[in-house]
Amino acid sequence: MKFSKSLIHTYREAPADAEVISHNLLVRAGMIRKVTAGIYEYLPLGLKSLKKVENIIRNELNRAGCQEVLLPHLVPGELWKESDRWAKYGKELLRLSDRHGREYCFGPTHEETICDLVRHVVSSYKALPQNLYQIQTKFRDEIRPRFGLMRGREFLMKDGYSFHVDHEDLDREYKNMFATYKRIFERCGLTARAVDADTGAIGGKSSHEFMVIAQTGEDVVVYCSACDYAANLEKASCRTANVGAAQEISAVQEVHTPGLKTVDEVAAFLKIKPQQMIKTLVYKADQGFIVVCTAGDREVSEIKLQNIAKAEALRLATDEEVVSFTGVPVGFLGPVGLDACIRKTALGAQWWLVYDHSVKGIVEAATGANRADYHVVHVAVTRDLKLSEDNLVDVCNVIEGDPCPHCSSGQLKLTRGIEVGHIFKLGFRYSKPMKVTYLDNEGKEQPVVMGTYGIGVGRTMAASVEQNHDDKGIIWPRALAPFDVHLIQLDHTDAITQEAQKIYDALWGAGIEALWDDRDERAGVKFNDADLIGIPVQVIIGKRGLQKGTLEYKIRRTSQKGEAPLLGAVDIIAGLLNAAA
RNA sequence: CGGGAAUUAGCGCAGUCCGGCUAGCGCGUUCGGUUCGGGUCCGAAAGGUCGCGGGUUCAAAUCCCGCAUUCCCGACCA
Repeated sequence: MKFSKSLIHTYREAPADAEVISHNLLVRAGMIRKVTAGIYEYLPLGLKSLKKVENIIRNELNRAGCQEVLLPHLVPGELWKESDRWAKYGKELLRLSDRHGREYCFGPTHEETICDLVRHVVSSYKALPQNLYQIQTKFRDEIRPRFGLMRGREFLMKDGYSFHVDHEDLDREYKNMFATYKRIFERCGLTARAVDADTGAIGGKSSHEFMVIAQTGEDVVVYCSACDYAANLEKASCRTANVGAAQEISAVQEVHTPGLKTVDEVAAFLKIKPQQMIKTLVYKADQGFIVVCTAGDREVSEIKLQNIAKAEALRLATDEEVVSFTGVPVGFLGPVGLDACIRKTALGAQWWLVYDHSVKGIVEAATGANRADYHVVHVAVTRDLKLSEDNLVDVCNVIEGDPCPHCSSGQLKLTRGIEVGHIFKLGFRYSKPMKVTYLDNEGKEQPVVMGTYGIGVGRTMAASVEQNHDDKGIIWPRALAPFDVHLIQLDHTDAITQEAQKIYDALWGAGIEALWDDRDERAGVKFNDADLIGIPVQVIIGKRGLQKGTLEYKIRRTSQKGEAPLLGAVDIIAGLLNAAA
């Protein structure tokens, strides 16, 4: 492609709304353009990179035995009603109706559609297993689209679904996909880490997310300093504290703490550490109130609590609810004697109490006295609280430095990551309600066991930019680069144009995709555009080199420069490309 | 869902408080010249429903009301 004929327009200034580097650079390099919130156009340069990601995915999946299909964007509402997601999915689901008033949604994911396909086509165990995928534009009406391609509303996704006769076969395929995903991200030039993940609203059993480690990531990744344990913060656990050593503790005693409500205020007043406090929170779940006690330095994970409570909806109780439920104002609640307070005020209310594991490690605690403006000290956890197997749970987010749950020496570290892929064992979540069944070898009808596997294609491209850039622009890994070589022609004599044309033809002839900057621009403009766009190897042809019969090259990533004779230059460039990949 | 801010040329912004006549600047674009190995310099030009609707006024980008869109922050840890 000749630059002068191409639809490439670069910008010197950052777009006003770009908060992350990938958004900034992809727009400035003329690869994408925002049309409206969370919706982007891919320009020729951007589409080339997007297609490269797509083709790596396609190639690896096909090799792993998957088959590509293409499902419709619009899904009839009835299918979503069969799985009950029509009611559950909420406002993220874009719903629309046609001229007859029939309801549809723009598919944000396609479990229902694929189930409908498979149940019509597959009827025997002999036709299983199947692993079907598609690469298609999705729409999710995010509350807050942001970060360019990282959290768009319209986005390109690879979504795959597998169907099996039993869980063993699903396990086998899950491992197959796990390995395939690792290869895909490796081939994209990304450092991705597989982490244990919460299965969330889609339902199902085990699940791994593939995270690209990047400061701008929206997810928190927990990993061990010593072993290969890694998990999403929502899922991460730590080795639980040992019960504190027994020691003499004086009797529980009330302390006047007027107006001191927060852990930090009370801890400072009592001259103790926050982790020696017991924090008491009241949640309102669909089934009733849940009182959660944790060490003062911990944060409750609402996701963990929701899973423990098996609650559909969960929120912190309001101040008013807390008072009418316990009779104690917010800020002065504690586990000691709480039961009696509640019995006085809320006869018949459904409620239960859980302790986070972190409470177990406190020997002598301070906490609310269940009386306005008072706290209690000298609470001996083993003496004054009724901890048991049933009420001790893992309900807090881990914090930096917690002991690893898998090995004895490691400490947990926290970092941020971009979720580029996600694999899930779904089990019967969709196959049962949607009646996706097969006849087994005894002629008995059985539900299929399902798995689901996703990759954010555009997000993978953005993640690559997050991981590969410098202050001049993007540094594409060769696998994702829109072109392999950026041929920069500096002078415009006939002789040089002819040489450039020769090199250009020879590159393409050797299977090397070249962008030829033939514009009548100053050298600086071209160099800067080349660095911004980030093609891995720049080849410079100008009168300076031509006199010597050479051209120059620059490796974008290392800025390493060199010269090569015009004759045989293509071989040298091919070698550079392979080395720079 | 709550709070804040913004909306003026393709992009980035000034002008709005304190209303005033041809609405500016930088980048980009077009034309002419100059220069030519890291975003040359000079000159000329094109390009605007000042987000939309209503109101106040002799006069509105500017003041008032409504709406839309966009961006940011927050969503309660007792």
